[in-house]
Amino acid sequence: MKLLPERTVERLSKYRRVLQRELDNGTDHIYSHELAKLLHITPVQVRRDIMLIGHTGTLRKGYSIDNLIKLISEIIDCSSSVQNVAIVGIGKLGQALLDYLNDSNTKLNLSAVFDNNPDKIGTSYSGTVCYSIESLKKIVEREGITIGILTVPPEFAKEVSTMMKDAGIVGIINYTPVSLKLDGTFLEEYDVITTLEKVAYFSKPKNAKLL
Amino acid sequence: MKLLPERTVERLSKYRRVLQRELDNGTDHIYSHELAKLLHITPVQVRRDIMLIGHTGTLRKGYSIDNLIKLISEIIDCSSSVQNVAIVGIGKLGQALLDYLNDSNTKLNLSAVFDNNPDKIGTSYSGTVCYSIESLKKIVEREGITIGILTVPPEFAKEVSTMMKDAGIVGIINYTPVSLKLDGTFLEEYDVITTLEKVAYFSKPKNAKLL
DNA sequence: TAGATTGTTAATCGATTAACAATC
DNA sequence: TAGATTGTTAATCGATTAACAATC
Repeated sequence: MKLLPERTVERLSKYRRVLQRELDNGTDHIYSHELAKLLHITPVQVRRDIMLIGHTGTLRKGYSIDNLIKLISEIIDCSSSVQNVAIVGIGKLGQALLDYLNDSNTKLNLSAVFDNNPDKIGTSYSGTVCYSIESLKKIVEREGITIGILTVPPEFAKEVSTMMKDAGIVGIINYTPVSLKLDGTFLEEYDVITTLEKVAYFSKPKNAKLL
Repeated sequence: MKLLPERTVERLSKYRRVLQRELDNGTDHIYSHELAKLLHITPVQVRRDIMLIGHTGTLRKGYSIDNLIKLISEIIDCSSSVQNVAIVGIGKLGQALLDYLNDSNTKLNLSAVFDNNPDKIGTSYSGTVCYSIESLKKIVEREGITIGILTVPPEFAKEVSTMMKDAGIVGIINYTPVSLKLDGTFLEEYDVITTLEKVAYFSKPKNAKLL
């Protein structure tokens, strides 16, 4: 299949989550406007996304929830080969994200957490054992980890991200405020303070971009 | 000034942070390509952003760091009237974000945190006292809080976000996986699992959108 | 002057939305 | 049939990038 637009992939993730909830409620089909309403987007956008992944619905019943979930899962996490995730830096943010992962029904598998604090190494966080950052390469290779969540203090961000890449990780989410650049790696950056300051700007009455 | 593009505002926040660091190092002027390099973006983008906020540099020395920081601060957080922030739901994520705020040099002021757990109410988190969610409206009005960070469990997201709006909060960052819709409020949603699943998709070899 | 830089418009790219044909 | 729905192309919107004039 052709590469999907980034925004479409993001919505697919959300479609799957709410569809799973509907399925659990016993619903088996859904119309584009119903799915749209659950996510506060437009029905056209839903239909276009579904078109892009090659699924088709019926005029009478809409989309088959079960089929749609299966297809999205095939696209996002490729049921055949499970993708393993590591959290690197298990401070407060790392632990918070860990809980998010455990509470979600994502198909991605959290395999390991890493830290350089001796008190943390060897202990278990919500069922996942913490390794030393020195053993990153060894564990990443052994567990087949491909995705890393970077939540170390900013001063270590650059060094540790390079280690992650060298260990074979191909996708990194960088939660530190340090801007990174890693060739050959899909890098997603999220900046907490920048998000807050953006909201501050658009919340000011004179910038009323109210939604 | 005309309303700035969202992405420009985000970059302004990052410009300010790295410029402050340069200023602390004793640098007083900076060229667009230097600033660009610090954030791994292009010099054109830097110049265009700076043009949009009406600052001008000189051909010989580039931009005055001090002036640029002052101007960005004026735009983002309006030095005249400080904006107050509240964190609503002080679980692990709320506490992690609180630390990010305290470690940053943002001009935004964290005034209060809220939770409904009796054990938490009245205790202090990194120097900020926790109030009951029932007293949200009272405290928001008293402290002049305009921005709220929503980090409650998903089942409370909708109800609490409505309370925040009714209390007078005009900008909300929603970290719960529940999609919200609030008229008359600037709402920014961040979905941890969606971000991870997006990275999973683009990290797969066949989707090599490697950057 | 030559080279490096800023400032700005026009072109391009990516994503959303409008419009509408086809179908049950 | 009439009304509701899906599927899809074209138009629009927002953001980035290319191109280049002006300046020191």
